[in-house]
Amino acid sequence: MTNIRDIAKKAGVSVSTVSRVLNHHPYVKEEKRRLVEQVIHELNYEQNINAVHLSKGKTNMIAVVLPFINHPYFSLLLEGVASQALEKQYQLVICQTNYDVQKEEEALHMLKTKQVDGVIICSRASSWSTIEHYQQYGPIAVCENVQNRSIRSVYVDHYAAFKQALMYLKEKGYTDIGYCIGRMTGTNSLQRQQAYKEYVERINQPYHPEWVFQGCLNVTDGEKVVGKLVQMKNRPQALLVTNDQVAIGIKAQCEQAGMSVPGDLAIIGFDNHPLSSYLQITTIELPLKEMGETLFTLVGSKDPQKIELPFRFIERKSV
Amino acid sequence: MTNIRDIAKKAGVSVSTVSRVLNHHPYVKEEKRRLVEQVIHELNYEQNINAVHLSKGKTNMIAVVLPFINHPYFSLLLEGVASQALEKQYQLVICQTNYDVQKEEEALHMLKTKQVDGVIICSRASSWSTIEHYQQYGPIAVCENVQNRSIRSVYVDHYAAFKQALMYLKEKGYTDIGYCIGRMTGTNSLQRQQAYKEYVERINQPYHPEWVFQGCLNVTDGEKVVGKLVQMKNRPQALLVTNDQVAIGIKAQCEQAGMSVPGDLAIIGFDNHPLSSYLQITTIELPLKEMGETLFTLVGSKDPQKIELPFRFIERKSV
DNA sequence: ATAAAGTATGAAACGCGTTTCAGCGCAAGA
DNA sequence: TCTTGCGCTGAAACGCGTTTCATACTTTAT
Repeated sequence: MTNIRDIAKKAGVSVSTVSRVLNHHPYVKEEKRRLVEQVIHELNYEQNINAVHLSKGKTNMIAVVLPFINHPYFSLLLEGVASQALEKQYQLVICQTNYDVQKEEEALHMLKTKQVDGVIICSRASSWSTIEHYQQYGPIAVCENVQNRSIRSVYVDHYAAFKQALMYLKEKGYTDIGYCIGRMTGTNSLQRQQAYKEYVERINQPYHPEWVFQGCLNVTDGEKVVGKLVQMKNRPQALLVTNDQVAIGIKAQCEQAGMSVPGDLAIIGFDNHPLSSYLQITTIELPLKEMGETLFTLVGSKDPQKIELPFRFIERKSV
Repeated sequence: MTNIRDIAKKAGVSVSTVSRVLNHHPYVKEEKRRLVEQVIHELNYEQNINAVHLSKGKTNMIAVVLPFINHPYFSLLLEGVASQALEKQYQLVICQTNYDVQKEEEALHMLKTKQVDGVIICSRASSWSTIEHYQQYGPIAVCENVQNRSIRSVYVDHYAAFKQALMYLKEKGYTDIGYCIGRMTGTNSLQRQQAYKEYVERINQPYHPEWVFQGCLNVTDGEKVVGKLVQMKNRPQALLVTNDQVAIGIKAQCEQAGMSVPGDLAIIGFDNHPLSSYLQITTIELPLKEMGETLFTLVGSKDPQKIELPFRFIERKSV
């Protein structure tokens, strides 16, 4: 492999000059610049990017940690991040964690070893203290409300969104409402849970733990929900559903089971996935792509800002 | 930042010994090993991975180039790649190209600059000669039938799959068949096209160019297809559809337009996305996850193997 | 007891680009 | 005419871990 010193020698200049040409520094005579460029071309030279990274102490790479790749929520988020990365000439290293704390830590660790300049966490299992600890090695941005913590973040007010959906259902005459959620931990889930609990209290209803369906992430999880529903004597009349995938699963399975939506079960999804529009599912749109873009911007910003983005209620025909 | 020399000094050994400890080489006395490990711990030392990369001449990173991230086909493929990468301790750098030849070349370029040890191309726009040229810098694997070219590849016989679907439709009594496709170039698309042309010839039908719908990738593209269909005087009775997303879009839009599936239009999708099962769409399953896994294995293998994986016809109720 | 083989360890070279610092030449301002 | 100061260059140091080679000390085999 030919290196910068070979170029310097052949062009009869110093390595500094070659480096300047490579980095488009001023203060190189046009004549020498041309000469160096020609030699570079002749020898088919290319910088060893690892040496550049070592030298500069940065890599123009950002790690993106997410639990799963093959999920519309995360892939749209990722697409948002990627679009900004592309524009700003950054590379993305993806770290699928399956919510494994150790995997997440490995990703954060890349900051310490200088493999990446920053980390974007789309959804996390690890503790705040872990994340705060790693911040000394580089910027970290998350996708949830961090409250008063000094961590870069973009988020949607899931509490307000859930509340609005619950009020909407109530106005439509539904009182027996349940909900589906991905996992019980996680800031966003807890916010939703909080809104739900307050709702139940407010209408003086007993809390039905069996109306809360955990582990709902994909279409297939929607099926399971309907499976449980049909076995219940006392069913909810409406469900707030984790995301549109699960909502679609529920709707499709209801049809199979001879239940009508919204007649026998009203549902409200989240995300506003294109499919929800086709299947006429009422949903709450989250600006996922924009969130991804903002995440990237944040991780590149100097101070740890917090940005809230708005959700949007979209009325269709599943309620 | 503390480096390996600081450790060596404080532990009273040479850098070589520290390096040996770091890399779990044999030939380090247990006593010194412990000592070094302790100093490493005390000084909170961590290798600068960029120096390691420079030194070793490899990075344990693989670039994955794909046109879009936010598409089930590619995200499942990517998930397959990621699962293997995780297992083999490799990192993935994703490069979204939007089928821009220049973006693809930038990704390949990372091989030359030693940023990655290999490149996986999920779908390409650039020419074979470009790819073959970059092979001198490292292994490249693609996801299509490369015929007699010496390039690592995993693929499904799209010609056979299309042919089988066409025969199935014919047996079911459909003769007026059209198809949807993502783009007209690309090996897989060309194979499908080939199968279709042969079919049309075989049944002595005229070729209806308006029955071929290009640019179909997402649910929304399915809508457009139905939009065009309803305007036609002479419509096809059945469509082979790029993938299940488009098929779902078509099915949903047909319902809106008062057309029944399969009554007014039979459809066969591809991929076997979980949703197609719920919506009872007949489809041809492609082993996407396995393809992703195989891609990863291939890019790590010594010689440029070619592996064909089987598709699977799944009969449901859209025909 | 002695050669052969294995275990341990350090010095130095290597991978390679960036950046700082010193210095020279020439032009503009005093 | 003398001083600044900008334009341009190169030597050398720097970022940092890995690996080769030489060396010295132990064991094991003969």
